[in-house]
Amino acid sequence: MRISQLFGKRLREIPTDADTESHRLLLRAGMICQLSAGVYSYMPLALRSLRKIENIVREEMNLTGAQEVQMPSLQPVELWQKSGRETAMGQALFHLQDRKERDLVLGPTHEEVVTDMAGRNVQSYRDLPFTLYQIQTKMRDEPRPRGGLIRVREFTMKDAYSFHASEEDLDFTYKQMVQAYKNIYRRCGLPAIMIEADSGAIGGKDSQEFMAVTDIGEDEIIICDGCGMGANVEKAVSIKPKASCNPMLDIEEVATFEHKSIEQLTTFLKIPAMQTLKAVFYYADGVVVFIVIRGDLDVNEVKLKKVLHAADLRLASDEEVKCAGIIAGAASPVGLRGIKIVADESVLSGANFVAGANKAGYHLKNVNYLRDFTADIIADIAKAKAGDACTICGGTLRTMRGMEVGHVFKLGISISGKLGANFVDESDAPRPIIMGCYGIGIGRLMAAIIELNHDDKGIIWPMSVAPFQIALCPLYVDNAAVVKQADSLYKGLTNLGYEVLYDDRIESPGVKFNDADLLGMPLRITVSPRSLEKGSVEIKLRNNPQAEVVALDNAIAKVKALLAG
RNA sequence: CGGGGCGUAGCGCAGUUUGGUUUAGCGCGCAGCGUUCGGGACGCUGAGGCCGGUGGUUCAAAUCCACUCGCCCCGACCA
Repeated sequence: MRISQLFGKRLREIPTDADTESHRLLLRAGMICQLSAGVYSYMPLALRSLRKIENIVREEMNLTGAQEVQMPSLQPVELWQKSGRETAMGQALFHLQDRKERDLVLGPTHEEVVTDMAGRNVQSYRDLPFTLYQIQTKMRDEPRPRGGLIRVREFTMKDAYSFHASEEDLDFTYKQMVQAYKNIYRRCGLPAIMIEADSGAIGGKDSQEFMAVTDIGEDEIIICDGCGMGANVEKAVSIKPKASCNPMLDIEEVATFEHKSIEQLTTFLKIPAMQTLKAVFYYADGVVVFIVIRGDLDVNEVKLKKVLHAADLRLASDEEVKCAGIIAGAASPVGLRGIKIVADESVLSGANFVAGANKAGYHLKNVNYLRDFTADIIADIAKAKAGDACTICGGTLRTMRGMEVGHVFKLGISISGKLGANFVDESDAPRPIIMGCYGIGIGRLMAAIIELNHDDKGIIWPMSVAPFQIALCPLYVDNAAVVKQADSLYKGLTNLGYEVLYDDRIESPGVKFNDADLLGMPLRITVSPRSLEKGSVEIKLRNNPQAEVVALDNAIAKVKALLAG
């Protein structure tokens, strides 16, 4: 490809609207063009890279025995009503009507469609197992698109679905998929770690996410360096520091005046936060729920949602709290009636806590679980945080941020059961098909690759996913010898099957070098009068500042060697 | 949905507070000519804008007011 023919302008100035490095570089390299919030066109360079990523994904999927299909974006809303996910997806679903005023949605994912299709084509356990996948466009009306390709409303996703007669069989495929995912990230040059994850609204058992570790990631990851455990903070469990466990003392009311927050209270009473009980109020599916948790800990809403089996959960408003008869700032589970109380396990790990007195301006000292209050539910609903101990090895946990570049999980029968996708087993009994599902966002994966492979000059493409392998830079194209040699290299390398981006423009060396660095092809060949005088050209790797002078006769052999290694 | 910011030439911005001195500027990019050129060269000439939209106030609006549309960031949200 000659640069003079390449569609798309490179930008010298940094777009101010872009805050993440991958977004800035994608724009500056002329790879993407924004149409509206979270909606982008992929220009030639981007598409070349995306196709390479897709092909790696496709190869790895095919190796597991998965079969490629293509499913529609246009989906009848009834399917989503049947699975119960029309409400679960909420506003993220794009709705539309056809000319007969039939309600349709644009597919945000394909569990429903694939399950419907599987159900129509499976009768017996003898038809199982199989895995289907597609590389297809998803549409989600995200509340807030951001970061260029990192969170968008229309995107390409590889989604795979496996169908089984038994849990054991699902386990087998699940492991295969995990391995395929690891292969994919390795081949794409993206270091990604696998962590424990929450399976989200769909439910299901095992769930793992693949994360690219980067500060701009949207997720918080809890990591144990001791045993290698990693988990999304939504899911992570940990051992919290222990509060003192002295023998129980008699309960005692104490005036605390305007000291309401845990911070004010601990300063006023000169006690550590872990000696207090904090009350937090949530609004779960229309009712106010009273949460009790040790003062030094925070509520993990994902865990809480799961414990409550709530479809909708948010912090209660001041108004709702008041209506529920709670005295905010002095609220306490002690003596409370007529409201659901959920306590975190931490209320058991200590004694003689300070809690509210349900009386403005007062708190109670020496409050103890069981003796002084009980809860309707007691469970782990606390957020794990850096410094906590690992539940597996006891090591100290730390946190980092990550970008989700893949998600695998065991769906089980949550969709097939609702859609009536059944098979008959050996004993002729009908049972819902057991499913697994596995997704990778292709565009986001490319953004993650750029995010983790760049310098201040531009992108540094891993060889496997670079739009072109070689940047060919002739300097002084008014020099006939230079042009002749460059043309010959271009032809020679192209004939050998290499992808060459040929900078045939009449531009100064600085411009060409800077563009080559910005676009980030792994290998650069410079042809100039200076090196031709010595019968040689310069070959330089993008990730190595040192260029190598190579005799013309050896140039192609050298390129071969570098690209093979 | 809550909070913040922004919409002026293809891109990056100034001008808006205090309406008139602007025929709306600047830098980059773009077109033509010439000189250059091993890390984003220079000179000359030139093209390009209903100042996001609508309505109002005024003798006069990029500038003031109202409404509206869009974009970005934080949060909520997010298989």
